[in-house]
Amino acid sequence: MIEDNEKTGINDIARLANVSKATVDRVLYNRGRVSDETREKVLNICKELNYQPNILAQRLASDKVYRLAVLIPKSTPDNPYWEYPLKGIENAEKEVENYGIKIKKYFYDLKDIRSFRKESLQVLTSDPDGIVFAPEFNRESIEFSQKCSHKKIPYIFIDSNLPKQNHLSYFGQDTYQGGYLAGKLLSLHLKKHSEVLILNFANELANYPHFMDREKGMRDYFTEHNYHGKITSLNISPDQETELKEIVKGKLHRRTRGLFITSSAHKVARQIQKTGKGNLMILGYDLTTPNLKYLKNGIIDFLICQKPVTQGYLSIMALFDHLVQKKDIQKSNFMPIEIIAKENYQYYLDSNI
Amino acid sequence: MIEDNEKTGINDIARLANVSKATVDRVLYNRGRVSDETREKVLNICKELNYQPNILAQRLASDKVYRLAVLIPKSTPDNPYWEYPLKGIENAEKEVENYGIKIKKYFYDLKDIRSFRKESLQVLTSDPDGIVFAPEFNRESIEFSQKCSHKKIPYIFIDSNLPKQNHLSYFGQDTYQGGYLAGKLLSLHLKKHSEVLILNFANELANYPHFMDREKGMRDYFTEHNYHGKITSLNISPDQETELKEIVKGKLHRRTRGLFITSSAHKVARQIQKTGKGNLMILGYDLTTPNLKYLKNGIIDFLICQKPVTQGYLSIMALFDHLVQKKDIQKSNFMPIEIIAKENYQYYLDSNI
DNA sequence: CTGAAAGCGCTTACAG
DNA sequence: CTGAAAGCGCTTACAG
Repeated sequence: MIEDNEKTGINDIARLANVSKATVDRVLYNRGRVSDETREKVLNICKELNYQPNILAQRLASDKVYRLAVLIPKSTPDNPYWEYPLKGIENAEKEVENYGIKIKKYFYDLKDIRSFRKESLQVLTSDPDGIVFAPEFNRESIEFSQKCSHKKIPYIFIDSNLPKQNHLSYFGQDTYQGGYLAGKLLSLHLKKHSEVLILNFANELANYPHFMDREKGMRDYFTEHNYHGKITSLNISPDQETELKEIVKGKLHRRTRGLFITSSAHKVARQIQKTGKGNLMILGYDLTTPNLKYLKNGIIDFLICQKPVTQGYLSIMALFDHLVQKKDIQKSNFMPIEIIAKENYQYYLDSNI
Repeated sequence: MIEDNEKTGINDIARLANVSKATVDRVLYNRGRVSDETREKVLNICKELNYQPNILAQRLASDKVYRLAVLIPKSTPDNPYWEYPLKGIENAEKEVENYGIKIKKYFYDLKDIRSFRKESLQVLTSDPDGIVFAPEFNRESIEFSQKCSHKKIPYIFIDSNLPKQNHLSYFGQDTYQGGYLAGKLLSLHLKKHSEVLILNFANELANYPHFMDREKGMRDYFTEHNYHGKITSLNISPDQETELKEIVKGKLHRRTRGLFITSSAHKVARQIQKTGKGNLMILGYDLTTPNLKYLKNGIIDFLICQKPVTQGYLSIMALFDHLVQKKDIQKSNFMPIEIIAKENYQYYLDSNI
């Protein structure tokens, strides 16, 4: 192995192959017409010298602009979760804008399937070079995926996965395993005959499969660890939310020591705070601003969190790597399942979330 | 706000200021002699148009190479921890090598202070443009820091902090808070009169302050939460390690329900596995390969982990941002304190660790 | 104190 | 099928 004295560039290749730079370029990127003979020769020399194009020079010289589209739910005061992936996307945007990447964002309403139809159509007609999208509405998302495939636009799923599609990659959570881990945490606090209440907010229909996976994860944990206490599930629909207080109170018994909310927990926490939490351990999801308040004051014991900012960031970077750097992208990318408590939330507040 | 139709470049500035590109360059980077008048003019125009240099072009045109030095402990089979920061450093290296960054690594032995002296001298004589180093030996590290300051070489602390130095930045853990969090986890398992055993391995003298901070964190947690069970500390020195089994056995009582090892737990876990762990909750540090084995088989309940790979990665990127991009660097960067269990370790095994 | 020119390693019309 | 030349947005001697 010789010291790589001065990296080999396209000029070296051209000289050694007795051709011009333009020809080397044509061979390398399959543009234009080159004789098989020169083709061979150039490729061999590239391989021999382990030629790696200088990506800086490449991007500088090329006037090609890559246009990416992002299609995700809009964040709401009620559920600010989607702020975080968006933040990650914007962080990535800053990093790649010098490389000729332009990103256009489209937002849909989780409670309104028509908004998804409308926005996804917009995306399609804008004809982008790559797409990051959250496939929360199952049937419509599959349709959309297939249209993307058909137009040969690479697309990446974020937050939710549709396993049988032809997506480039998935960045998100393992919902089942998150619930399973929540089971472990809860089990530390339970006694032999304690009861557990699992609460699902059914108002965001699109998210419902997530909630079910989480519940199943927790129930499986208990089953596998021979826990025989009573476990109750409660599905709260939108029109019941105003009566949350009565509903929850009615379901919490003397023996209930565990409360698992399969999504954002702050609404419940607010009610519990009024009545006092007693011996209850409360688990919820996602380190959003409203949840944080109740984590800080001790009503919520743990939040499970799956790096929403990182999901957004990595999705964009994956498209960048794929389109610009021609790198191979890993298809499945599960985020770490983070356990956040009053004692460690401080270090999850910045861009690391 | 006008659409930023075609980013403004140095050519636009030059034209508008009625000077040459070279002069703009001189103004921007304080090289050479420029009249105050033109200086003013150029700066104003830059500000007005919000000129942002194209870093790609900058790096491509410049033949300046930045040489960085890394000085960290070498990883050992006994304690492979330092593999992980090194991995992060190498990840960063790949990302910045196209930008003319060269990294040279120096390793010292945590059990041999002379090796630190020797290697740090090497670093200094190589006269790098920036340094990342782990200041594990207190006195020697302060000396070294001061020499760096004197030579005007920016340096970044990784893993440990020396608060009063003139370092550019710190990337690492909050050891105290990690112990505090471990206290919370343990408390979920303790009963009123349970006992807790805290184990410190004193064989790596350089790490001892870390261990003490962790112990203090845990003890403070218990104090603040009115826990009155007995807490015992045990410091094990190198020559006692072979008798680990007897020592630990002698200290574990019927009432002991918590065992906190302030560093790598696998050696203890191996002994406990032989005798059976009973009702013990065992907490240790760092998701290293030997620890993982005992996390998987249930001997270790939780590992506290502070993103060693990320520490290494971000340290290098910070020097890059500082030297090449002239960005401001945040001085204190604490990593998230991660709680890792059998149920979520899977997603911490790749580069995210 | 200032500018013209060459060059960094590529891509991209254009001409043949 | 192939090459010469211009250009991407900067930096860097060199000359004055």
